[in-house]
Amino acid sequence: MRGARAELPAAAAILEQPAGAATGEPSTFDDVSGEREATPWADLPSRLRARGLRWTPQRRTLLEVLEVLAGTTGHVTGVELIERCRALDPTTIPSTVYRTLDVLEDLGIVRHAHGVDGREEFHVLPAIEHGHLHCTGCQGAWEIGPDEARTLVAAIEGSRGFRVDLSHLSVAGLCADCATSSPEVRP
Amino acid sequence: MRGARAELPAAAAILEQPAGAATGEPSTFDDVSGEREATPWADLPSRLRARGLRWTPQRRTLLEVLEVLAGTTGHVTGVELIERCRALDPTTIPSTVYRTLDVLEDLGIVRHAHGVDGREEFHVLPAIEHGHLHCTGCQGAWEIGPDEARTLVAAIEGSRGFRVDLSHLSVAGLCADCATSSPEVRP
DNA sequence: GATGCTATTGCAACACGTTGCATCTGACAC
DNA sequence: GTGTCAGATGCAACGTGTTGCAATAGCATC
Repeated sequence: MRGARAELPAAAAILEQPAGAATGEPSTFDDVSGEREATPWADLPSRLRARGLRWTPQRRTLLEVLEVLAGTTGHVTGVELIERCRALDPTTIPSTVYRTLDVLEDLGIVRHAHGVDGREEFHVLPAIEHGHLHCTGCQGAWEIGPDEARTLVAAIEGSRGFRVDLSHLSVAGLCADCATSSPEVRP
Repeated sequence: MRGARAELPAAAAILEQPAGAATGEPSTFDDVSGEREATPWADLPSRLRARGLRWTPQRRTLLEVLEVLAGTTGHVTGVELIERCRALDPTTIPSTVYRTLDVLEDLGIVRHAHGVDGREEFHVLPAIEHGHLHCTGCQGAWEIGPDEARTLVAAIEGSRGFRVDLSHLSVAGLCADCATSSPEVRP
């Protein structure tokens, strides 16, 4: 009932990041020159300070992990994030990671949803806001693209003015293949 | 961030069920005369035995709780179910309840979904299959009725043949009232 | 009613995530 | 450079749910 664990294709890559990333020196994340506006976290340290929050080594570690993930699927569970942080800093504490994720969500750097199994899934921004489809047959997962999302959101918003948080949407069911091979699973 | 705990309006009522419900005698659930087809669990003992499964006191306790809930909202968390079972039988063990719920889900007696906070929510059947809307502002919850559901399901099924499991669908967002009072929460 | 098989239970340990609290430290003021 | 203080960390305990395993007990059979 569990066990459909996504592989970690970039796991090794984390340890091969540009030199200096894991040292105590200021990393590229401290670069607030304005030339790195391509990433939403380029000016994160100053954004934190502007809110009276702080830029700590633990937060830098998590941000480095998230930067790598933004280049891949952009979807990870809390446990995966902790493991990846531990690869960079073995002293990483789970509660610190989860608390930092809360802060980053406030800042719009990440969003979280709950997968079909109830576990948290984090999405690294920037990405088009999207929901997810999870097949309970083959454990596959797909994104709900903008077109489908529009119809879906309109269906709910139109009738009662409910504003859907698309990034938190996980739809369970059977994909076309699984539905075909077991046509009467849910009569 | 948590704490929007639904009250348990029927908690006391559980202990006031019809006489015989909590005794060791065969309850109404053992009645397979065919005259109680109104409830899907009237013949549960024999349905279990037909599958090589067993009818135990622990399962009877849970079924009695579910029978009460079917008359109310039909939505409960795992913890609430355990508490209600303990009201009938203080020796109730959580793992037994969860395992029994798995069995009952296989039999179609209950369905489960995950709320916006990731916790499990169980729905007692029979009920029209429906999804849920959760407002992250006021913590309110509403059901997605058949009309909305049809449009929504069609939006997903139409484009790629994905068969939506509506009863597992929880949509987070802001209700009309909350959306109005905080118009720019998610720009 | 007695017997045997095996589904089920109770328990303990585990997994993921949250929370309370004492301690530490980033960052601002001087 | 030093002092100050609120935000952040580390740790332990907790909450909800799952899993492995030995012991128990339904229930089919005789």
